[in-house]
Amino acid sequence: MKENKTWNQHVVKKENKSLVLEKIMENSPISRAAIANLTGLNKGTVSSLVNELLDEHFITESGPGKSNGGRRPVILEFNQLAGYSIGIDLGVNYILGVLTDLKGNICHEETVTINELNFEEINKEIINIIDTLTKSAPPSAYGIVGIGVGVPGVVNKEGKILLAPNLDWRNVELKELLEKQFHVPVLIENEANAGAYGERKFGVGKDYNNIIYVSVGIGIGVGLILNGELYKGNNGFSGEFGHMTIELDGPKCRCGNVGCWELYASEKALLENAKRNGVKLPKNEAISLDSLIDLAKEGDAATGRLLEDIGKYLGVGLNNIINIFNPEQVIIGNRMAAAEYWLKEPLDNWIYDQTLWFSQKDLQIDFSALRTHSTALGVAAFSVEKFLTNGPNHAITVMNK
Amino acid sequence: MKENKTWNQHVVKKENKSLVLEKIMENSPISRAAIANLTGLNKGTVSSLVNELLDEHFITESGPGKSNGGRRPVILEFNQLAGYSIGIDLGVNYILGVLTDLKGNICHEETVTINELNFEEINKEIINIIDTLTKSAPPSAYGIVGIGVGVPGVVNKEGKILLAPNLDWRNVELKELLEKQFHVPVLIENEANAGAYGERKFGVGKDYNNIIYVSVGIGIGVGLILNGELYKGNNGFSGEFGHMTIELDGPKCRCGNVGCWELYASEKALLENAKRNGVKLPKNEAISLDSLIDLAKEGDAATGRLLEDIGKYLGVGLNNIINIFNPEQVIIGNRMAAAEYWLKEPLDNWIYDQTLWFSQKDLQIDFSALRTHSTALGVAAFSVEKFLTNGPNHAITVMNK
DNA sequence: CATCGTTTGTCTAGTGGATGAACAAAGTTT
DNA sequence: AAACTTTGTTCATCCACTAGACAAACGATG
Repeated sequence: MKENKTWNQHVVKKENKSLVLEKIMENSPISRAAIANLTGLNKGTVSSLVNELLDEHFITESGPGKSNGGRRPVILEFNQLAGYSIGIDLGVNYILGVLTDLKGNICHEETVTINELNFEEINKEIINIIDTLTKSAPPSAYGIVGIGVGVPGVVNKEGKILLAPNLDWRNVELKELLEKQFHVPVLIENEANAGAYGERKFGVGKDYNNIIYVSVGIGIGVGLILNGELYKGNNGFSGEFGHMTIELDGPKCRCGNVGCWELYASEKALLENAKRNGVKLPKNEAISLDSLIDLAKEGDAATGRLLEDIGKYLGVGLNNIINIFNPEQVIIGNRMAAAEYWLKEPLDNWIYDQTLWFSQKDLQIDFSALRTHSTALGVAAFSVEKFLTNGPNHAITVMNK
Repeated sequence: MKENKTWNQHVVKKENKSLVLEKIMENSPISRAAIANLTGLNKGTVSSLVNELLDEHFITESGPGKSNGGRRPVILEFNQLAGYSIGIDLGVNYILGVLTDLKGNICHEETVTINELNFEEINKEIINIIDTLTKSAPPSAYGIVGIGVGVPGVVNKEGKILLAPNLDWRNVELKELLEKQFHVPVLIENEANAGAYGERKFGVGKDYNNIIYVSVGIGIGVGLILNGELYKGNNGFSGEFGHMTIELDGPKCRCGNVGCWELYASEKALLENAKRNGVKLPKNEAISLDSLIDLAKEGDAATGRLLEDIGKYLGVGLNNIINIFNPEQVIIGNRMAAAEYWLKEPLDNWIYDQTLWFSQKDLQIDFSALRTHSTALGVAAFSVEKFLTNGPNHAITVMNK
């Protein structure tokens, strides 16, 4: 069965209403007249759509604005408090949960560090966090509009977690579990995809349409924004860049391949290199990303060089990606972004030396602005968008299909 | 300035008309009633749209069909002879030109081998070919609806050839030149992109929506079909996969990078390996792809092994691409596809051994069906599609913008 | 302060396209 | 021959957008 979008006036209205709401979100405070100008829609059309949006509590009137030589406009604002969204970032050794309003502002935040990778335990913790966040949400028109979860692994289009190697999970139906528990739409997404979306919406990626977001943690994941949209592969599990070969004669990887990027440029690689080099930490501290960064900060040159090596190898893989995608922007995110100071120069240098000239034109390389929050904010925003496009009057959407 | 698509009934009609035409193209012979069923549009709506399409000569009625228990349906067919399209494949040592009808059937074909890479000469040849093809087109309602040219290089979104290394061209405005000469819409596209489109439309890629087309000639180019659409990077020059690093300590490439894929798996690589190994051809024939394949066919094991090596290295690069994109299908095309017999096994083996299991699921690896014609057919089809969507009544499209 | 021009937002009549139902034409089945 | 089906057209109706009239609210000007 092919999807035939048959076009009729219902679709037109829904689409125009979305357009109006979008303009209000992007440009508020704004008047009806300004929206008409901006969209090209007729004043009357805008007026009627705006009134419907008011009835549905998606926007509010906030009194008269400044006159531009005539009658004073009525200012419209997006009602970001019409509902709340929950975003969960499921890391390998932590869970971060945020409650955001419809505009992505964080209202509450919960973090738990986890030791047991046991699914039962983690599931309990997740439910706990969601419970706490739900209770912390102020009363609103629509309540919790959705829950999003970012996981470090492969998720199919139906939201099933096929494989999360670092958690040792396979075929987990987290979505159904949470939906049964909380009775709101739940959405599961790969951690890197969510991070890419988060940075594009709220972080350094705001002004770009073709973004490569590289999530460098224990492993390496990549989220792709192509033509302004998140690209997922055939079955929803693209972005396994971590296992791209960058050295033909390299060591064997756990994945079966050889010379994988992840073996050279991830947090795991850094830790192993540090151990091999016999890095000594003060007070017998355990070797970790944070402790190594601290050591480098204190002036330990050898550790600095370890970090710089990571930067160079990041550049090697990035060079491939840039030549492939010719993106506008590359964002380095997740935990390793904290080492920006040591990574940036060797990374930039490698790319400057190796990348094709025409791919370097208009290429921006940035480090994450949201740091550890990109993923949680990203999945929360996913839920919001899903809610706003499908709408509370979901019946209509179904009817018109 | 952002593009605001404001939706009104004009758009609805245009979109529905396109939908109806599309269904006729895909499913002809077909009746009005069947279209209504297929699209979900009302019988009356279909009837009126079909009548307009008849007036515009895009379709024809071909008499009554077989009854299914009631009045006999009137059979509609796409009028593939309403106009003709010209596709030019500009290779490094040849020019291939085809004249196709609106359905992509080849009506005429012209090939010229070129020795001089001088732009003036090539330009003259191209104009000659187009002239010949134009004259060979039968009379029709719309005549030549467009000219497409596929070039082995980087083309920006405005159709300017920024760089064609193997032709030694830079910043060539071929599009304007041809448009002034022939007064029809001209469109310039990268050879690999066009090939990908050609294979998806007419070749082995018909049934897939996420395709990686690898054009292996003197260099390596790649065309990406993602979610059913051709993906081009930020400035329209993605797909420079040929310069993806697959060996960190590899030799230096002309592009400035090291260990580029192209140095291991292209036609050029094959020829150089053959020279280095001192391959001796009968009758002092010059070393070329064709002559090497002939030699291998005659049972020369050493030459066969050279070809198999190419297959393996193709696998190395493909492995990266597959892990990145998780495509449904990979197509090996262009001249090297002629060596399918020797390439297939080592290529398949490498991928079977190295690629992540979940990326191998539902992955199809094929060799081009159109062989040397993918690019020419692809660009010709581009022109047709542009013509059919913008329509002959281009004024309307402009009006509604 | 009165008048004029301007801006904002609402209202109404009109337009265009999709829809559903009625209907005629042309079949098949019983 | 009668009953039922399928096909394609016609027509009244619905619905969303548009244009333009209009009133309300405001600044500028004399």
